[in-house]
Amino acid sequence: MSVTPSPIAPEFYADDPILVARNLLGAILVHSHPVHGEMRAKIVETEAYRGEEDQACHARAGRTPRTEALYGPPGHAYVYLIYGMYDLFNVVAWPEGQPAGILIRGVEPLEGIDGKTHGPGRLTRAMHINRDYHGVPLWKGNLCIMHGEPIPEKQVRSGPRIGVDYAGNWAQKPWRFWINNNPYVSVKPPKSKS
DNA sequence: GCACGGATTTCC
DNA sequence: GAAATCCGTGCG
Repeated sequence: MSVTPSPIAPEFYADDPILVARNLLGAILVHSHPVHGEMRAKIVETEAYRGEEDQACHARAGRTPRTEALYGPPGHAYVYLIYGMYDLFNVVAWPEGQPAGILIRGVEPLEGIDGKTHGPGRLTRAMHINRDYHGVPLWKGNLCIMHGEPIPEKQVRSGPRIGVDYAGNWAQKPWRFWINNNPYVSVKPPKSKS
């Protein structure tokens, strides 16, 4: 018999954002859209952004209207516009009052999805996730993250986050996680010596 | 108010 | 390699 999919409880996200990013690999993102129907995809790439001291995290500016959601209770969506064109989807992590988010950078389509889903801007477009979802809970409602098959440690890779070179030393922290050899990871790992 | 630049993607 | 294209943040 198949396992009944169950939502990931908000307590899951209250943990250290680095661990949350790691443990979100393999989870199932479900979007029940009134027009486009039910879309399901497996999370295969994430990045953690943790705390005001993290110079790559939006919360480096402290509490502002934009970053308020990062300080809110874990398990809610943090969606924002980047480069005037793309909505990026994050999950708020860490206990309330401590700002952190997990950026979803790549998902593997399972059902009902048209378009490319490797890359944070592509997956939101393909799954029709936009700023309307900013702040919504992710364990109930139209946009939901469900438990999936756990990813064994041997299949997990980590490395520096993408596109945050402005963040100095923080840019080098290995807070990006992905499933090894999965084709829906946005950036291929550097080719090991041949 | 206004200038600056960004957790990206696509096209030349 | 650079454009596309908004808006949050910082500063005046």
